[in-house]
Amino acid sequence: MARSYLSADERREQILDCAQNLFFTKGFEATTVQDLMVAAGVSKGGFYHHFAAKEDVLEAVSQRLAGVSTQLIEEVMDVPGLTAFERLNQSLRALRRFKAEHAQGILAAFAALLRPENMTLYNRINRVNIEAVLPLFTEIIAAGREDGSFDVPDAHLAAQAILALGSMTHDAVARAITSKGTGDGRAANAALSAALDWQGVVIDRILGLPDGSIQFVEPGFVDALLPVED
Amino acid sequence: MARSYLSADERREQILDCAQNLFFTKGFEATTVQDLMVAAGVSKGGFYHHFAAKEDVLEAVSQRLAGVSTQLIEEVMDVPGLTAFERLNQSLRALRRFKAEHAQGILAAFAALLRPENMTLYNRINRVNIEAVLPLFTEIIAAGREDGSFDVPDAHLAAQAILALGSMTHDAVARAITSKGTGDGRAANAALSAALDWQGVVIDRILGLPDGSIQFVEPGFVDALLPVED
DNA sequence: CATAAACAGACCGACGGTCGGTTTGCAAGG
DNA sequence: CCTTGCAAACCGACCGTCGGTCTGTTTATG
Repeated sequence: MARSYLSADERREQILDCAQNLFFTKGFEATTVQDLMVAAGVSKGGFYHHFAAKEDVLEAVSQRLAGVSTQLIEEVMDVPGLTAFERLNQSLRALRRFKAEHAQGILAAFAALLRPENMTLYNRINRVNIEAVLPLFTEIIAAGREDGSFDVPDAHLAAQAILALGSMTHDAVARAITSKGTGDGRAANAALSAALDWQGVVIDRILGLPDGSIQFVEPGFVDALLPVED
Repeated sequence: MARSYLSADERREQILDCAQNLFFTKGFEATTVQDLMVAAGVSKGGFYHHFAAKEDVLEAVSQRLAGVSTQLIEEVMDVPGLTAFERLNQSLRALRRFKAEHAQGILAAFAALLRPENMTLYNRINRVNIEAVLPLFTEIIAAGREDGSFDVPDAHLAAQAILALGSMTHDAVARAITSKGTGDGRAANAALSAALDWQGVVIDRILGLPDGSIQFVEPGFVDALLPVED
């Protein structure tokens, strides 16, 4: 068979691309090493030359995805002269804007991740993402704690609390996504909006800010991401 | 071979007992159906007569464990004439006391669950537990919302937020457990205590209560559960 | 004594992973 | 510019094991 020789980095990235697609489509367990080989156009030996185990591919995909979040936040960190509150708000906005700009991809990813057979994939991605974002959030909150704008005893613990809230809105997200096409899309969107607003309020309260300080979502965000067709 | 005939319920429970042990010891993926068969003293045919798939055993184990939590809370629900605040506090206390009373078993379980190869087991148990506890917490918070003692827009969302905090202290728990035997057990215990205190404060703030209202842990709880040997 | 539930165990396809061998790019020596 | 050597990239047959199936046997029960 005609071999195509790629550099290690290129091949690795290519396998990761295919893996990400397959994992999101079929789930991690349901995706066979054979599937990965075929999709990447590489043999079994070739595959195991780049990855020691199937599990390593999952880890690498998770890391790559987490890198997107960290990069967005780090850009905000590099802006000089911001208060901690502004930095936190802009970080959240950056994440939000990224989601809005890649709406269809994000939606497909969420729809796949929330399927029950994809729980391992979801949990792994979530865990790695939190690990990656935690130090950045800790840094922001530590600054706000020191200048007195955030009322928290420990920045690291506060960041953990805020990031733990991520799993709070999954029900609402799942319902909003699965309701597409059915009649109650509008109600599901409203419920999701309410859940996200509440998540913002919870962040406020954790940091000791008045309700509504943090702009976790702007009005119309959900409807823009998940348009309700009439 | 001499067969031992048990009723369906007995055999099921027995397999579940063995499975729980093995899952906590070796992890879910690492435990083979063969392991379960041998441990329960049943053949493959016998095993698959009671469970359609290995996955079903995991689900059943998770449900059984979640039942412990719900039962403890439901006992508090049955006490008449309590305010919502008292009911929430007593529910947390009941869960705490159960942990203290079964300290060694709980510790072993946590130590096992926090091992990286047991993430699927952990996530599954956690998910099922949250699903089981959520309606009870929602009911309590709804009562407190209506009598004005809790300042939350929606009881269900508030309950989700509080339950989502569970994953907030895992780092500290893991460190406290793994530090047993090493020199820094005292520091790890102190860190865990601080994390749990903070979790209590976060619950207060989510519900719009003054810091320190909810007694999430009493002083000395951690040291009682994880004694530091000198 | 018949019927169904409980159980046995040989068997299967597929999966993750290994291994000895082959092909390619590339740099150094003539 | 052409060998030649070598490591990295790649191949694909092969292996042990796993989850699950199926046919048949044994036991309880009415």
